[in-house]
Amino acid sequence: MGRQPCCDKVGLKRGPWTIEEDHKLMNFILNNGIHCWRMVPKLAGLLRCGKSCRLRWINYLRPDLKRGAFTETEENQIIQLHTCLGNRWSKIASHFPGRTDNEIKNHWNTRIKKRLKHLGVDPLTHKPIEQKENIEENKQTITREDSSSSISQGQEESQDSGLEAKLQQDGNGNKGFPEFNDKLQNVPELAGFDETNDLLKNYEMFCGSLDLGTFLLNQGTNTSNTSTSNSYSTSSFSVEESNNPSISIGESIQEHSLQKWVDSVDSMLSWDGFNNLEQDLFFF
DNA sequence: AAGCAGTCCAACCGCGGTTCT
DNA sequence: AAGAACCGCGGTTGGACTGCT
Repeated sequence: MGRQPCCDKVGLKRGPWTIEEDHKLMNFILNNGIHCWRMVPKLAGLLRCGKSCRLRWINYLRPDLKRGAFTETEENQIIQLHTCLGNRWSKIASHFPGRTDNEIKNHWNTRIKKRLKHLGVDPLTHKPIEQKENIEENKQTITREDSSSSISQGQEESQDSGLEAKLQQDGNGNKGFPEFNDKLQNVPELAGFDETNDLLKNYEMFCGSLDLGTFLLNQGTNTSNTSTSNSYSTSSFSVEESNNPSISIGESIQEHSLQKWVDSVDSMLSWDGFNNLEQDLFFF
């Protein structure tokens, strides 16, 4: 009854992958494609569980991965997408060919979050922190006053809803962010940077009367116009393929030019470990 | 030079939905 | 139909690295 277990965890290796392990996994997937992650480590001769192999392939070995630092444009797009998608990293990553959800998640947690906080923006709600705090303070003040005065419950609700409306109004149309704008100008290491302006623009857009659907459509259009994504769209590996393990990647490679991919691999600077391997060893 | 704190990121863990027997 | 594994996702962790004191 039921399926076979994915792996017996006894005797399985954990921790960082060695170049040899990477080599084995890559060779196997390039030659056979991905049909069942459970079988991959066994057939590839690896002492890893299928889950670990999948993660390694998706986050590091996949040939269509885009390496290097995030560009300003990408960073801004992440912020924009996070505004409407929240922490759904895989959804966000699907908008960035060659980027993994893990990579974007890490970048968000280590860089973008800090930048937003520095700018006085709550990374969770994408609302100005100070104003949010002020509203909370106002609410508390009202509550305190309520307890000592004879304001009816209905009045209280109307006041609360008024505050929320104010918050909403402040959130919409960035005109309600004077402190936020001032803060932007007063951050020494950020003032004058284009990225600051971009961030501000983003928040103006999202806090303003932005038609999200139109925006995302435009983003898609813009993205497809960039040289980067063009290179990916013409690559032998499409995003759809890489995100869909049910499609045989090996077949995809065989159908397209393997040499094309090899060429693209050469340009991946971070593959330092592999660069030390002989080419013929790599693709024996 | 040593110790410490902060940063970054690869890898692991656990959960929920899906698929299979 | 039920139970168990598979798969993908998001959260978290651990260790390498860097900069400061």
